[in-house]
Amino acid sequence: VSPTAPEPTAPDPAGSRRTGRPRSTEADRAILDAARAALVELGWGGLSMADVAARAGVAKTTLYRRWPSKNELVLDAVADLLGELELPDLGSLRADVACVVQRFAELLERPETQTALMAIVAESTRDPALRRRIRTSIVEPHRRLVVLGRQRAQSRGELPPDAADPGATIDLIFDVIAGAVVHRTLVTGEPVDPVWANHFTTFLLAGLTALHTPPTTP
Amino acid sequence: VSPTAPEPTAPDPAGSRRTGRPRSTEADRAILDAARAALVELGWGGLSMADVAARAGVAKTTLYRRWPSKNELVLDAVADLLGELELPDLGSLRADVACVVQRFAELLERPETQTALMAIVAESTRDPALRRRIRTSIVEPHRRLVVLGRQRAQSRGELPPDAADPGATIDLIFDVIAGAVVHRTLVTGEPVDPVWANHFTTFLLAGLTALHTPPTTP
Amino acid sequence: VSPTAPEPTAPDPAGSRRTGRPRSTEADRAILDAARAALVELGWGGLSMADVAARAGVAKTTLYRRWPSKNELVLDAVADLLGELELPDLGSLRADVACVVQRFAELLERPETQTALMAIVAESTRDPALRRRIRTSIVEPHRRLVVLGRQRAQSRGELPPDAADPGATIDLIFDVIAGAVVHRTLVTGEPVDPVWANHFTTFLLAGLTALHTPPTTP
Amino acid sequence: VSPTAPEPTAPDPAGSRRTGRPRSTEADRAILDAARAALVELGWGGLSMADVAARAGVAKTTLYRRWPSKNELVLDAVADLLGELELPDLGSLRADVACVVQRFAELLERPETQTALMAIVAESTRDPALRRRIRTSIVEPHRRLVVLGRQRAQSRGELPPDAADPGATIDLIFDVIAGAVVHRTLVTGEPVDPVWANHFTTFLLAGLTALHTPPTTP
DNA sequence: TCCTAAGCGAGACGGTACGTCGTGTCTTCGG
DNA sequence: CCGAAGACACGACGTACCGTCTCGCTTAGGA
Repeated sequence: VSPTAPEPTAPDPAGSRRTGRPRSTEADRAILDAARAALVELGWGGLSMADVAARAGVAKTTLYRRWPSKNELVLDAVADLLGELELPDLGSLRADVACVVQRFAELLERPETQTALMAIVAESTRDPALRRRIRTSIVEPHRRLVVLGRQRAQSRGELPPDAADPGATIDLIFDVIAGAVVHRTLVTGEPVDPVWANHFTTFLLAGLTALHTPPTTP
Repeated sequence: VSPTAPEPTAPDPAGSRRTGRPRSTEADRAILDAARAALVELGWGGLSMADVAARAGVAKTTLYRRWPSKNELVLDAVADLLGELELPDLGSLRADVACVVQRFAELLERPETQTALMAIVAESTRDPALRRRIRTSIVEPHRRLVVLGRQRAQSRGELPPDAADPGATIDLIFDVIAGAVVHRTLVTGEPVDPVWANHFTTFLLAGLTALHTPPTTP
Repeated sequence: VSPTAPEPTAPDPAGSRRTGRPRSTEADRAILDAARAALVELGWGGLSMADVAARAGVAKTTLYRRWPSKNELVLDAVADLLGELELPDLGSLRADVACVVQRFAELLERPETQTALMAIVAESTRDPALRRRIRTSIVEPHRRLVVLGRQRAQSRGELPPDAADPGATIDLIFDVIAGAVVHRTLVTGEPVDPVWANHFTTFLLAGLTALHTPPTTP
Repeated sequence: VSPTAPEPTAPDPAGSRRTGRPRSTEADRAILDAARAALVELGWGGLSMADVAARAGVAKTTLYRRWPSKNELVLDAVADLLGELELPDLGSLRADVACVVQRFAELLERPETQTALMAIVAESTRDPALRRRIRTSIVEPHRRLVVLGRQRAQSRGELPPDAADPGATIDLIFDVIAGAVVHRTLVTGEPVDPVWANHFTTFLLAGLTALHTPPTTP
């Protein structure tokens, strides 16, 4: 997963292998860059190992020495495109929500991110291991932003303290935010313009409040 | 798009072709069925034209006479998997919303639908024509369900009459519903269980109401 | 074999079939012409039935209604290119020989004849029936010219009467004349210029005389 | 042309290629053997690359890495079938001539030689480059045998020293010997039996002598 | 005169081979 | 021992041609 430890699972088999020529770290960088470029140009299916090797100025052997297959390589190349979101404290829940929506939309409007995300999600429908890697390296960090935002809102008094099942509502909120932005960007195919973002923020805040309000009308 | 009109774009240029041996309609059916079966078993990438032809009891040439490439064939094979949603009138907005969420989730939990949808969406990030086909044959029919549901709610008095920009809010609602379900199913990788669905319905109703309520609180 | 009776073997199965639309005779002509043109342009292997049909302005069905296969069609198309030789009586054996050499060389220097002859001979190495057709429709007529020439020479007194085994020497003479010209034209790849033709005639006359002279030195 | 240098024209551009895995020489051998076997069994047209590859225990790609097309491969496979003639010194011109006729006839009566020779000659009527390859690798070696035979006869005193244009008469003699044997074998379709061979030898010797005798009869 | 069997154009069909491309493994060299 | 170069087995791709078939239309001859 991590680009600095490309060996499939264990970065160093049993502490050994200290002799011989060490692997070039420039090569890692060049290969991942080449893979990202090829992914954007050609898509997951059109990307070929020989092409990536040629772009990186490297032999095909070198690729296979570091990653066991094309899918693993592309996944590594893609992983760090999607972990960049941060959430500044803007002082109010509404501002925080609007900000995260906008940041996420900006991320998804870059073509390499679109291709990368859709490609690995598509591939993951047939590969449970890949799905797990997506959960840990992409979904989980973003989910944490939602947790953080709610804590801030609670400490400001904008939201009541945690309900009975905090995990479940976190999941839901995350699915709504990420899902709506992804759907608009990739399926509907329309940009996340200010009007839509504003409506969406309103929508979210209402839903958020409703979720934290115990159903008073039984 | 439609399985009965496999010609790439125009099903038959108005007036048809009257000469020559007509194409076998059984073959169309058999090929599309075979393609769907192969898609579920092997995934988009593992599906091979020769295999589809063999399953359909048909020559490979017959496939290429009807579809210009593997992608086009699979797209047609897949298209009618996704247009099946209907929206019964259950008497209340909440019930209608819960129903559509559940139906959509059931659709997306079938493995062939997952593979198919993600694969074509992934491909569409690099192919504007494909994206247009997705919009017209998949997105638009689903979007109409949202329009219908809102009309029903308005005639019941559960929602106020249309706001100033009905299209924009329809788009938003649709993005939220479809996006959240897709995200939960395919990215988060968790099932749409009753708890989540219930929370989501609550969330949606609150948001919906907020969208239809002019911002009275400055 | 005959272009006017294209039915495989029997031109009319048991005298019957007098009803229905008669076959177009123009089509025969057009098809054979098209086949010859295609043969010269593309060679035996490169020639395709669909192409011949298109050149002749005719449907592929029409070809297969008249000839059972590509090879049969091409053979018919080629057959009448090679039966054109005649042998005028020039008054002396030497003149007659020189004339037949020159005529044969002219025939073989036309590209369509080259392609046609070599193609059917090549094909005949794997098809005994084709070899028989070559013998009767191509070899035999030419061989008769040799018989005729010898008779004339004998009646002029230039050669003694038939030896014990006339057929054997006729075969030999024919093989030498045709073989040498064919070899020079197609294998050596040089033209039959007057110098070569003159030497060849001298050579032939000497051999001819020797063959008709009983071996005096036992 | 040579089976040990299958690269289309230049076997290795002077200085070679020193990097990468070297080509398997066993594969060369196995492929050419397989091609020859397939040629005899199936003929030029019936031979398929996939079949040759399977017989040789090799992937189809390996064939195409070495030869650009089926024709080139078969040509190489065939070339060394035809360069096997040698001419022992039997002590007299007549014996030498009889020997070369018999040897050549034996060569041409093997089915693989027939198929191979006719096929490449047929192909060469449409391919000047192929014709040149035939000249240098097949025709020229055989022609040299005629030169050698004449030199021996001259040194024995059976023939006078070279006439004015030795090349021209060599060409002629070669065309007659090779042409007659080829014609009898492939076109006439009769075997080169002892009677024919004996007559042919007599014929050749007479012609040979006449060619070397200046025309004393004005 | 009309009926009817055959010819005809058009083109789909089942096959088979083609030649290309991509993957992941291997084998050789030089650093 | 690493890295480059590239050969290799495998298998899918999309194309071309063969020879067959199935349409609907045309065209004569025999009734």
